[in-house]
Amino acid sequence: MLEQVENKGTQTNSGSKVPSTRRRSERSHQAILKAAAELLEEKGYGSVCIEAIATRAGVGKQTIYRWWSSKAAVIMEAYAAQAAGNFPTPDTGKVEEDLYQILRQLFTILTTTLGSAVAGLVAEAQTDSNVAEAFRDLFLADHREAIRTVLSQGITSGEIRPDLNLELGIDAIYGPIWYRLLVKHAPLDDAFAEELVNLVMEGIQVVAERKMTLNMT
Amino acid sequence: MLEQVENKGTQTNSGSKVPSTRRRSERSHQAILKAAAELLEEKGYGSVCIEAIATRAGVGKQTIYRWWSSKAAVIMEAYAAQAAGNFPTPDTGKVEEDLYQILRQLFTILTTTLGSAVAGLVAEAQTDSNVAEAFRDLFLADHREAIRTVLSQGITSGEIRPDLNLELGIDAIYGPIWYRLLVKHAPLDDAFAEELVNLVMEGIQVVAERKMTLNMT
Amino acid sequence: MLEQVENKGTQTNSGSKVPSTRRRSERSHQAILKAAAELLEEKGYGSVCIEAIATRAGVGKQTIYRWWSSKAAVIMEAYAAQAAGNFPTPDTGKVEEDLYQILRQLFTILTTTLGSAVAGLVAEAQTDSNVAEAFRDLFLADHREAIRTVLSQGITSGEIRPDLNLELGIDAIYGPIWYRLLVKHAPLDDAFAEELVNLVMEGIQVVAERKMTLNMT
Amino acid sequence: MLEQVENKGTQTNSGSKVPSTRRRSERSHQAILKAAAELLEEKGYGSVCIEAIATRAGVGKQTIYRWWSSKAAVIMEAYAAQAAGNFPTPDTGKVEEDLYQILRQLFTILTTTLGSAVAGLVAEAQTDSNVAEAFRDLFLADHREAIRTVLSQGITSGEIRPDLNLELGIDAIYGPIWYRLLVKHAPLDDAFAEELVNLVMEGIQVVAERKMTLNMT
DNA sequence: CAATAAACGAGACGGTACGTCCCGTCTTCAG
DNA sequence: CTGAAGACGGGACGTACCGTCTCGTTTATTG
Repeated sequence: MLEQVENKGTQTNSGSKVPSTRRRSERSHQAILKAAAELLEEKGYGSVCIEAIATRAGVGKQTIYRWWSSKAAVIMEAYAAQAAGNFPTPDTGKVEEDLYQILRQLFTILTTTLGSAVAGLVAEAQTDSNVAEAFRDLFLADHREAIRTVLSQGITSGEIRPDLNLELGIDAIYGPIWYRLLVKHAPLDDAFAEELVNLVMEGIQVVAERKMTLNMT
Repeated sequence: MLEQVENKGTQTNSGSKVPSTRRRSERSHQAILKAAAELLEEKGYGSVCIEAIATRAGVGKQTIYRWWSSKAAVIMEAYAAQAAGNFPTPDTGKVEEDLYQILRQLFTILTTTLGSAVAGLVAEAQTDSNVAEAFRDLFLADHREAIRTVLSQGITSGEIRPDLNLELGIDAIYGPIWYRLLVKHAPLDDAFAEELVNLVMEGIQVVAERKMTLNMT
Repeated sequence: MLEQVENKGTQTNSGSKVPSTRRRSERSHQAILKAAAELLEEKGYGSVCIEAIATRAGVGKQTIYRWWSSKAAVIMEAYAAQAAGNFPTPDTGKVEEDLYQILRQLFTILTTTLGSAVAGLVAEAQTDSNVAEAFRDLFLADHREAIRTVLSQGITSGEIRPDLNLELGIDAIYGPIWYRLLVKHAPLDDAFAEELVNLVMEGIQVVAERKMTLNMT
Repeated sequence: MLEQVENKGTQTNSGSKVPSTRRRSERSHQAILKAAAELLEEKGYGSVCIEAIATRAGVGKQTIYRWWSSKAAVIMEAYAAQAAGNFPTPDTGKVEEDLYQILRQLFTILTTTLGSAVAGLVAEAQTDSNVAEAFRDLFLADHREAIRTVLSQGITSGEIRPDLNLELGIDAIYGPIWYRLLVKHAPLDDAFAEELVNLVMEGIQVVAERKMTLNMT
């Protein structure tokens, strides 16, 4: 379903009057994804070009243009192939721990080549709104959903304020991560994961209520 | 000072063997910045190219390459010309209010053409580490410093936890903003500014002490 | 007979071990010729391509490649369909008149779309010797034969020099016509037909005998 | 002057308000012509492509497109470089001999690689009217002029009928030559040159006047 | 009269070349 | 002797067609 956003459509074709006679070459499909992934690794996102992917894959350029709308789309799919289903939502019973695990999981992939790929995709998304949309659907949606689940459970269990704007909460977690990924002013490491979760949980202010409680006694 | 980072240097020329008769044409300098700003407005960051800037400015390409290292550098300077000194650090006496004002100020500029320019610069920074560095120095440093000041004052005044990792605090504020700017999944509006400040101040968890207090009554 | 030259053969299939069930679709055959003729008319020879013919005819490309060796072959057959049997050899009893009629007949077809088609075929013949040969056999042979007949009769009747190299005589008539068709420096009109026949009949030199005769009187 | 037709103009630029600052690289110019001539020799007109010329010449494609409008234009200039000033008009005092010499001269170049180049150009001229015009101006004009001169002198000297349509006379000579060059049904050899000149001079009919003279006696 | 094998429409495939856009560098000439 | 003008070598773009190659789907004998 998300594929339709990045691809020109895998033509599921259900119920079509003209079943036509399509027959995508799975061989070429895979060769292209493989070539894209390799070049990404070797040259970095900015230096990958469609001509190189085609040459490396032993494929005509048109075969790429037929199935993907841009370099970004190819790379998104290549990435998806590697990252598919790798974001299980943890459920330790404690929100803080769940969030921490999600972040560690995420940092693991963002600190490999995929990090630079993802950064490149965000860059391209600034220019091409199709890429932007596909990126949101394909990369962000799952991650956001994971946190949404954790926070919802937290509300149910009484750990999290019931009036929390969930989307804002998600932004509060992911925002700093993407910020660091893209601006590179500080690393994505375990200490960051831990401190960030802690900050988002507890806030930065001195807790007034505690003082009040003491005063009331 | 920051200019040295983005430009190839304004050639202060101290100690040069041939001081000779060089002199930068201020006319061309301004024409280039103006052309860049106009094109940015008209076509968006991705569609601006150096050839177009040169043509529009009535300038040879070499004149641009002589003084700037890349399109990003030109646009950063054009932006700087518009945005210079526009980020006063408020001091209302209340951290929450100060942060809120900073964000509103920031959103005002990020929701104009400059927002897309800045997004474009971040995009380019993924490819060109000189741009990345210049961007951090020229755009982020001032903003971060503003919040750093506010939070420090808050610690002094007892509003903010004294053990707060300041840089993390800054990331917690700016991260979600850049995230929304670049990913565009949600707007940068006043409600967001307010809620974000509130969340960062108070955290997302239910305050246990308060519950205890109530239960005890 | 000539078809064998341009087509890959209509596969009369005599003596085949596996006669089996083949059958050329006359429907497709005609649709292709029709589409080719239409496109020729609309776009001109150079802009006709096999993909367009196939699409217009509602036919798979392979169906074209199965029966013809090239675009030129298709167009030659399409032309042949229109022009077949249209070159009767006149016999007025006077060589000059016969030649004139042949040329007028020829100009009639060469000044329509067919003229540009034929020019296109000659162009293609420069690249593809199969086309060249087919063209000679299919288009030129009949025309040349017509003139050959007329000139032979002329020799018999005493109008034409008996020592004339017939092939050269044919070239002398057709050469200027093809020259104008291909180079377009002057039109193929009636005046040209008349003058050309006259020139070829009488030559360009002053007839010495006549002068002598006059002088003698 | 003819150059303006094939080239995009060497920008003689006389009287222009903006004298600009152009400066064509003579090095590249020559390298391109040389590469084109070599490839023509090696592969034949139809197989020469602009990419190959550019590569062979060590030149960007744009440099070719900047100065020539098509492959044909490049090859015409390459040919012109070889053939320039090689068509002196003979003046033996006898029209027949002059024509014969012109033809032998022409056959000498048409039976080398240049013959196929010229055939290729005529082919391309069918598709591209700019090529057609340039070809007429650059290749045909000089040849036609040579014959025009010879025939005019012949009229003056009393060898040629004074009422001869000169352009038709020229077509009568060159037509059969181009016809053979393009259709290749017969060779361009000395015998052909001789017989053709003879035919055009004397015509193909039995000379009636002579008979009349005899009858009058 | 069912099977069977061809020809069919459709169109994906690996390729080649196209003509364009910009890059960053280099060269010329006018002021 | 700077700076506009813009040509240069180069790399990639996205498109158009080439001729070949499967795919199912007719369809007309022939066994």
